[in-house]
Amino acid sequence: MDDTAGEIRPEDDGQRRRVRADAQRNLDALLRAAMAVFATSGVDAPVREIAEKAGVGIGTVYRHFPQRSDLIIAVFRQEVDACADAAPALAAAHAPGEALSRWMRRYLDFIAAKRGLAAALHSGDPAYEILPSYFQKRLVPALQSLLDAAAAAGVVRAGFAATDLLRAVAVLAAPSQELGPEHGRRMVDLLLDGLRYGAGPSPGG
Amino acid sequence: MDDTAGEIRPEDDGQRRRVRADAQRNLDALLRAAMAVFATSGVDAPVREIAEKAGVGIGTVYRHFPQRSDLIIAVFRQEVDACADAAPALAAAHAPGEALSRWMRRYLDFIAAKRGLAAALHSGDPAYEILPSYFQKRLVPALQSLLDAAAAAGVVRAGFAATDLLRAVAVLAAPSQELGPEHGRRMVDLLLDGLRYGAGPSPGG
DNA sequence: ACATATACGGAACAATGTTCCGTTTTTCAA
DNA sequence: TTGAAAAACGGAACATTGTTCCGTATATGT
Repeated sequence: MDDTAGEIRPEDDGQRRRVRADAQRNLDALLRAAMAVFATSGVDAPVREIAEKAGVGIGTVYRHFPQRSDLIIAVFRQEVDACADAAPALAAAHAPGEALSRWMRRYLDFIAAKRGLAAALHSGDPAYEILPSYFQKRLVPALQSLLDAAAAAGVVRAGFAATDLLRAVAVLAAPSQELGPEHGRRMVDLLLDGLRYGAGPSPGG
Repeated sequence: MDDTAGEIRPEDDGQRRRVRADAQRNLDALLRAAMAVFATSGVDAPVREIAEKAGVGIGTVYRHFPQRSDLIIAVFRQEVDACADAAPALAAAHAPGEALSRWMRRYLDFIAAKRGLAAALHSGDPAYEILPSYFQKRLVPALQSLLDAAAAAGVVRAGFAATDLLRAVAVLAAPSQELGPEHGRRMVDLLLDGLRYGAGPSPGG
């Protein structure tokens, strides 16, 4: 059993073994299950519940995500990516002004859904410290491109920082939990109107 | 409700036995210990740690606070009370405008310190649902009295709702965690300047 | 001083995050 | 195709922490 090296081992820096198919399958199942469970039971849902829903053992969960927070982070990043990727898609399908407001609505939904996660984010757990920077890294460019396009088209004024807009919406979404879902939408629309105000030659024509 | 006639038992509505001295002592010790532990380790600190710091057994903690959240709530209410009670004290010691801005600073400190608690508040646990109303019930009148006095003195404009101001500061305090403690202070000062703007005959003289 | 209500302390229980390791499955080369 | 090793799996076992229970200790009032 001592495998006395006949020839060195086939690892070196050449490509190692492929990722096992079952491992990949379980990883996908876990992410899907976690997303569903977090959405219904919140981010405090037991790991066992996610494992069961994914049809895998607990050990498998911890093989892929050494800590519970790693699973949360993975889901979060995935949803941030989805939101960011929506920007170019909307830009391709709509006029600049329409694309901008649709994306803002999309972003608002994301923020509202991530309510429970926000609590974890601010829990002080250092595991989550990387999330805000990822959030910014992905979403700021996404929004900025929409803003620039809208400004170039003359439907909003230029010079407004995407960062500030993202933060403002995130903050505004918080009270909308208690004040009804309409509140957040109205506030976002108001912000957009504010941007439109100083835009082209005149608001009315 | 008639609860049987006569005076069978010595309870009725006459005062029952005095609260035992040790019970009161332990209650006080627990509140003090909890406040200290929450401040250093956050609201997720283990109950055992608080019990130890207070010098009592775990059973005693649960006698006074049947659930962990009850202890958190008790500490929260106590600190809300302290903040609310600061209003009349400041009003007595300072001119209306000065009292107002000092209290706002005091309130900002309270909000900033209660960061971890805010996460628990929005965790969805129904145990905490009563806190926002208590918060409003105590702090809105406290701030309103300061606002009214300042408006009467002509140093701020009238008609601004205390509720909105409280909410705005609470929301503004959140980003100040990352942007440094100065940020929150500046934002509050800005809000107050906003109030002063439409106040008397003119800002400058 | 004594009887009793009250409160205390901590062992025991339950839920949940995490680790460990024997077993199973996949991959790769002969 | 076959066999061995690498990789992954599953879940029992462990650690931590909220909560319950109950025998013991103590304050209160007569």
